[in-house]
Amino acid sequence: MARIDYKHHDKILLAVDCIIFGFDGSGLKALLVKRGLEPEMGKWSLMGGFANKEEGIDQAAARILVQLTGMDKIYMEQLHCFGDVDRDPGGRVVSIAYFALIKIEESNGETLDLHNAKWFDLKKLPTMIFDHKQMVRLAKERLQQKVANHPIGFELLPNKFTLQQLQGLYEAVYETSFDKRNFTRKILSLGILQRLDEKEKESSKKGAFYYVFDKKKYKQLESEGIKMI
Amino acid sequence: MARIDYKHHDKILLAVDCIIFGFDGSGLKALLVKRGLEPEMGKWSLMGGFANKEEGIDQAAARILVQLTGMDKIYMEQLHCFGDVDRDPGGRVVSIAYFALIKIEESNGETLDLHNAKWFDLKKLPTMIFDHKQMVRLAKERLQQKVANHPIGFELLPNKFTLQQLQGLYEAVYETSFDKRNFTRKILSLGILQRLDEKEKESSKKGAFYYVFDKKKYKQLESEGIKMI
DNA sequence: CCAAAAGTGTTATCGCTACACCCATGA
DNA sequence: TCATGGGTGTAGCGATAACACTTTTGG
Repeated sequence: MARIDYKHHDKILLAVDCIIFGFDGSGLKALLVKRGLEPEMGKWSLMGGFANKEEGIDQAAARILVQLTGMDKIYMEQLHCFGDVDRDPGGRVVSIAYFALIKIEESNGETLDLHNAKWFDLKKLPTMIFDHKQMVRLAKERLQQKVANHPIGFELLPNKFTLQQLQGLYEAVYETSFDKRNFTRKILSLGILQRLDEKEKESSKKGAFYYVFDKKKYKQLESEGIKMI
Repeated sequence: MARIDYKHHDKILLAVDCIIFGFDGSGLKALLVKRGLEPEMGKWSLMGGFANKEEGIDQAAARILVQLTGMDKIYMEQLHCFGDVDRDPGGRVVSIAYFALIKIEESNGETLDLHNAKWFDLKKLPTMIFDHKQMVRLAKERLQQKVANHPIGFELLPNKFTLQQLQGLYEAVYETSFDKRNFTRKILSLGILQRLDEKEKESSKKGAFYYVFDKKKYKQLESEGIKMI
């Protein structure tokens, strides 16, 4: 490599796109927005934006997420960087995709409306711009992998939840179904759930106990590489 | 989002850095180069370069890899995008890290020398520039995950190899040791190795059979999500 | 009393782990 | 013949998967 400095190299537009997952009890959802700029204005798109020179890319992603949801402290991680030359017909833009997990029932409907955002079932996604469909597919795969070994499923549920809700979430993520007895035994045996005295009485007469995720107990076990499912 | 176009946004330098792994029978190695430009000229660094406007980022990574090794058709995948504002004191550079697996004995020593490149045992890495140490650490973690479920370990071995070489590789990747009988049984039961009639006679009098990875058989099994180890 | 969801145990199978001896050969 | 690494089988254990009935209670 020659002794050149940085000045002679190309600078490129850097975007961030967020795959925002939610769970409403029935299926896994992704939050999409109607794109507000050309090209492809008016089509469905992931929430995104450009990264500024003065901020780190993780900060850029966090900024964009706050913009759309108004929510702070959202679980988020980088997914992949998409950099094909022609991925965006509007110019040479390299996009870094992040995926985020939010508690759908805590999201603010008005803020979402402001951005023309809408939840879509992952199995019924509309046509999306650019390579966004590929991003969602990859994000779903990553979520499946991650959820098997890390307690991030709870990010998609209310703070207190029933075992059936938790099972429903895992079933939605994996698009399969589990035996109730085996699931219950396994998840409780991890020792990271705390049962409350309170019951959820909406969906049954008997009522189902609420549980909360016990982050402290989890931290103690974390080092050993806990297996969730 | 307002109806703006792309022109008003920041453009940023985009770099690619490659974590190149090799295995020489004793330990897992990474290929590092002496940096040829300021800042930090002369220090150890991952092989890297800037992405051009006219090429995709995967192509940029492939180009840089060929530059250093002279080798084509190398296994490579994107690792992570590093974009902290201050990661490079020479300017605002976002770097996309790739990791690659090469057959160390097929590498061309002269080409490596041209670039001041040297293999380092992963346990004895020198001080490296910027966030390159973090990149290597992450790459190693990813390699461990990946190797458990995908047949990419073979990329680090000669085309024909003995079972002991293969076991040595897995032991190096996981920094542990396996029981020879259990390892042999498991790896052979996958049905993706083909035994040759030829024996390796260097390291023992009896001689050990050579095996080759049977890519066709693997492809047949791939859909079901084979578990390597 | 009945409908509807909650909660709970046992058994068979499979995969993993631990463990030790004989084989083939060149020197 | 002997030293060296190559090659092989078995038994115990723990995890997983399959499977159905009883409990609670509001209407």
